[in-house]
Amino acid sequence: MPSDLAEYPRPSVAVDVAVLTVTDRGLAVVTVDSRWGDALPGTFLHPGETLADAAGRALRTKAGIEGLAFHQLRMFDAPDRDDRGWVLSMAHSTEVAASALPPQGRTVDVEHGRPTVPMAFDHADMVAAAVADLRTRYTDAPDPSGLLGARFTLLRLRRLYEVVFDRTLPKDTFRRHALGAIYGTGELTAVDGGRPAELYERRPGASFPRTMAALLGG
Amino acid sequence: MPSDLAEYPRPSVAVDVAVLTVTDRGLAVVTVDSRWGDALPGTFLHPGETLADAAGRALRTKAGIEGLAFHQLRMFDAPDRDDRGWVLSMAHSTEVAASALPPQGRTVDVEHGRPTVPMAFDHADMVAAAVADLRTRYTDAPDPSGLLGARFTLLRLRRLYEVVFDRTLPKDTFRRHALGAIYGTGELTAVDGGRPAELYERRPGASFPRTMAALLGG
DNA sequence: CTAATAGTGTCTCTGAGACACTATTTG
DNA sequence: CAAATAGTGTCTCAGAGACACTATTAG
Repeated sequence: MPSDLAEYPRPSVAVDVAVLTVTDRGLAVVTVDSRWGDALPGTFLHPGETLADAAGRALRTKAGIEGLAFHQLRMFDAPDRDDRGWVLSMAHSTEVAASALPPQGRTVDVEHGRPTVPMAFDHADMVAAAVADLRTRYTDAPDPSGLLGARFTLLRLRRLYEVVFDRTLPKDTFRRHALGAIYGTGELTAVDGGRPAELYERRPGASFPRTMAALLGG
Repeated sequence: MPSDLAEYPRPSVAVDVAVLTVTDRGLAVVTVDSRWGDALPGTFLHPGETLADAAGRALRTKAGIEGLAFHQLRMFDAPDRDDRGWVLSMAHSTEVAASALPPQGRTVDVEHGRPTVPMAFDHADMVAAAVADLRTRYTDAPDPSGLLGARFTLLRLRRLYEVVFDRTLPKDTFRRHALGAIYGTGELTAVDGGRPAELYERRPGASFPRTMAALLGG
C-alpha cells in the first residue's frame, strides 16, 4: 500500500476494447482506422473517470457502439509500447452479434486466436487475450454475451462453439449437454431444405454442466 | 486506441500485492502496518517501471519478501478510493508457504473469502479477488504455487484443498484424482501415530483431470 | 418417392464415488 | 493386543459418447 502520494512523473493511462463478433468467415474483431494502422477503439482516461466509463466512451465515439457490457482483461504496460511516451493501457473485451454492429464498421478476421493483419502497438496481443478469455467464459455458459442474439437453433449454437473452440462437436452429445442451460420456445425456424428447427433461449443464470469443459477442451 | 497523447491531468498509478498463505488456522494474507490500518504491501509506479517491477519492489521493501512470482488481478479505479487524490491501483496476487515468509511478518486470517479485520482503502476487496483467483487456479493443478513446498503427503494436499474450497473431500476419490498430477518419491514421512505416509511431488506441467472441478466445486 | 436436416431411443463401457478391507506404524 | 493413520480392491450405478433410428419439411 503506497504510504505517500508521490511526486513522481505519472504515466498516461489509456483503455482499449476488443469487441469480438462472428461473421460467416468465423471470429472477427472490431477495429478502427488510425495513424498506426488497424487499431482497437481506445482513448485516454479523463480526470475522475473510471476505466469502464472511458472504455464505454471509446466505443461510442470511435466505433459508434453503444450500451455494451465489457470487462477488464489486463494492463499492458511495457514502457516502450507507445512511441509517443509512457502510456499504460487497460485492455477490455466483450462480444456482440454482428447484426448489432454499425453496418459501415470495419472488422478484422481472427484465426487461431490472432488477428490476420498487423495491428497498432500491442493490440494484436490484446486480441489474443480477448480470445483466450472468450473461451474461458464460453465454457461455463451458453453464449453468455449473446453473439447469437436472444434466440437461436441448436445448430447455430453448435456451429458457434465449433468456431470458438476450433473443433468439430458431436451433435447429439452437444445437444444433451446444452439442453440443461437453454430451453425450447416451441417456435420453429423457417426451413431451408429439411425439417424446421426449434428456437431456443438461454435459461437466465444457467450454466453448462462441468462435463461440457471436457467436451470442448479435449 | 488513443489518437493523441492528451494533456489531461494524469492519475497516480499504484500496485498492491495480496500474498496468500496457509496457517494452522486456515487461509491468511500478508499485511503491513500503515496509517490506514492493515494494508497490502504496495507502492507507486516509478517512471519507466513495469507494474510487475513495482509489485516486486513493494514486496521486497515493504514486506521483506523476495523472488515470488505473482500475477495481475484487476485494476481498482474508483475515483474516491484513496482520500489523498486520484490513485488507480493494480491488484496482484500470489501464494507462498508460511515457512517461506519472514518470521516477524504480520498476517491477517481470511474466512469465507474475506479478511477478518478491516483493511485500508479497498484492500479487503482485493483480498476477496485474490481468493477467488486462487480457487480458479487450484482447480486446474495440484498446489501450483507451492503453498505446501516441494514435497507433501496426500493428507496435507487434501487438507489444503479442504481449506481453500471450504468443504470436506473424500480421501479415496481425491487421491485417485490427484495421482495423475503428482508422483510418489518412495520416501516416507516420520510417523505420528499410524502408518507413515509417502511423500509426493508435483509432476511438472501436470494438471488435474477435468472431473476434479466437479469434486471441488459442488 | 428422395434429399435434407432435426431430434431421440438405446447400448455400451468408462469411471466416479462409496464401502470396506488390508497395511504399517506406535504404545 | 488396540489404536491410529495410509493406502487399495471392488461394486454399483450414472451418464458420456456413439450409432442408428424416427420425424418433418421441400421438391
